[in-house]
Amino acid sequence: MMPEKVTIADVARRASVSRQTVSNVLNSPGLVREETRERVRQAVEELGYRVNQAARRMRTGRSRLLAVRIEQTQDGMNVFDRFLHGLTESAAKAGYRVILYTADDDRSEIATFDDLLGAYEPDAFVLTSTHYGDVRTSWLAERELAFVTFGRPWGMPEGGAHPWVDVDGAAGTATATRHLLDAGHRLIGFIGWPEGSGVGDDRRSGWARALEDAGPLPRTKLEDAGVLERRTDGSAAEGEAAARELIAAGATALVCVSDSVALGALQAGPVPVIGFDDTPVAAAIGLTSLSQPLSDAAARCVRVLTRLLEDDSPDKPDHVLLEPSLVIRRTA
Amino acid sequence: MMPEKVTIADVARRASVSRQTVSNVLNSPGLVREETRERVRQAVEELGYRVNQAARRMRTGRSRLLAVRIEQTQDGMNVFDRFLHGLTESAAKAGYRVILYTADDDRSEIATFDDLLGAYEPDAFVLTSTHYGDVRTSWLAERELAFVTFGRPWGMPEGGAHPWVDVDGAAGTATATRHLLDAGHRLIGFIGWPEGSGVGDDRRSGWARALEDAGPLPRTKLEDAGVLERRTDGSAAEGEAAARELIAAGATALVCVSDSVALGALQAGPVPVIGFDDTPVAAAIGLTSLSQPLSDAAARCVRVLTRLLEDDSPDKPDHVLLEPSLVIRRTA
DNA sequence: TACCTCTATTTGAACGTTCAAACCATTAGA
DNA sequence: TCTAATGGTTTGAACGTTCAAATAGAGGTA
Repeated sequence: MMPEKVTIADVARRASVSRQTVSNVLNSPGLVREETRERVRQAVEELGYRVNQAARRMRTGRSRLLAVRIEQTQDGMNVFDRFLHGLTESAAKAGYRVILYTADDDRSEIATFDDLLGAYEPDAFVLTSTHYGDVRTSWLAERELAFVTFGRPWGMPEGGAHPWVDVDGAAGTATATRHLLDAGHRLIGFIGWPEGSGVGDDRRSGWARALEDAGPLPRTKLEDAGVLERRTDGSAAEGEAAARELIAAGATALVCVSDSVALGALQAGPVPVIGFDDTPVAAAIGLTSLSQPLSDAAARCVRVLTRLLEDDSPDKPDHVLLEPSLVIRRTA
Repeated sequence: MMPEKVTIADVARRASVSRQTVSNVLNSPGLVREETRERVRQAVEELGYRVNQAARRMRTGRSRLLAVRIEQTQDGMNVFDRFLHGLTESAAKAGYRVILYTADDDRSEIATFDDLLGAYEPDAFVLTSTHYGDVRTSWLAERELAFVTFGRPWGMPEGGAHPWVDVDGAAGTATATRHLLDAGHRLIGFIGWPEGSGVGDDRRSGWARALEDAGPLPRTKLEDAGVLERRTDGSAAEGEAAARELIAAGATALVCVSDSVALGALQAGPVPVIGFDDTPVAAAIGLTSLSQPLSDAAARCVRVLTRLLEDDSPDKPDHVLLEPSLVIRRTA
């Protein structure tokens, strides 16, 4: 029993109206008389009609597809899959579907844009992992294609010219640092990533700000807070080494740029440690961590795009900054 | 500068041939004279032509889309995102794209099948998380729709009637158990899931088999190996409790059904522990674990589907069983 | 010469939808 | 009574592709 295809013409026949009237009921119900509308709706229901997106797309140029790159699982402790799940769910609610692609670097990603646009004409792209000198955004912007980035346009003139959604990393680490300050700690170390990564620098800045706000450090201990900071490649191994150094230097608590380095830091000794991203690892080992509101972020991405695609496009691009929340567990 | 659309007619004009000839060069090159073929190929190149999938689909009914459900991140320590990445990559190589959907249970997933088929007509579905009494497969099979499952059809008459790809969990736990036997252990415990989950029972059986093959247990210790087994809900907490009991009962090493319970088991004492799935957690904490060949599995799924869709369909459905590999780290 | 076969290419139609324009009543205004 | 405007509906065409059938040309055979 192959599922027989139901077309708009079948519905029209059933409801004794023309194709166009059915189309209107679906797309501009206001144009159709109440009574007719109801009759058509019933016919749609009875026949289980669903609009054929391929045909619609031919006529309108709209595919109702959002293209997203699926990330390489580098060290695997990433957070992207939760974002993607949220995105798929929110998109579906708005009548869109998510189509995936892979790419190794910006250049090949741009080539894939071209490919996808030719073949599937996605209505918009959702970009992740924004970074300094991101050429993807300018490529898309030049062609006036719709997109949002999950992540701020690091290094762009204030705010950036395109819509984005992001999580305020600095606010997160500031909260974490204050949490430790409240517990009586003053010499709070930070284990970060190499300078130059937008996300890393942002997370670092929250820690620095919170410490500054807490007033000068006790003179007797250390004259320079800078010594309470270490940069790592993000691995647990370097996290552990960094933690040992910081503890030796007098740190009594640690804020980390990621759960991965936090996990390493935990091996260095019984010092309070706070991670970032609230990955499964954090939950499993009881690591206090900062949780990104990922499904919320995904929903906002979809909203930004639907506004862009459907409503009269806003004069100013949407910029959404969400706050992470501290999930307190055993380690701090 | 909007990207101007290039249609098959543009290419035809450029190469001074008809639309159909261009189409033939792309789809049945054998029909076209060498010289013409080359001329058309060049025109395609120069204009950057890409076939419009919507138009093609209208005519052929083929969308070149594979639909996959994106899993809920339950405890988060799953492995699905790596599979999905591999699937996207392999699909792209074969000229397909992956389209995502979500669903909470089998019923709603079937409803989504219907939706997707009406709107996007995916050429095939890739199902994951197969289980006893899986109604999704029969729904698809009844309608003669193409699909593969990543996971065997548990509880179906030998082998199942539809194509599948899976990883041999029993072989994995057997390898793990032998690894511990080789290290001199005899009283090796198993921490599993509740009976009735296909995957869980399968993984358990490998452990049981390997122990059996090693000959009877030392009489003096325990008369019944059954005592060396515990079932849990899969959480780290229950894993830890189970491990304590097993160690108290004399176990000197533990094989676990998942990294999650293995992580718990590690807290119970300094006993060799082997997990399953080689999740990021395992890598981060140095847990020896069984690694599923996920990108290979994904590639096989794509191959099974392309055979089904493009070649003369095989008389017997493809069944592929892959071996996991033991990744040896600190814990065993 | 007439007829057939084979290869290479072209032509017309169709897939299912929506846009744009046309049509038809009905009501309102002069 | 005629014209104009309004609301509701229908009709024809078009999106870009491929299928099926048609055509043209070259070669072979009787």
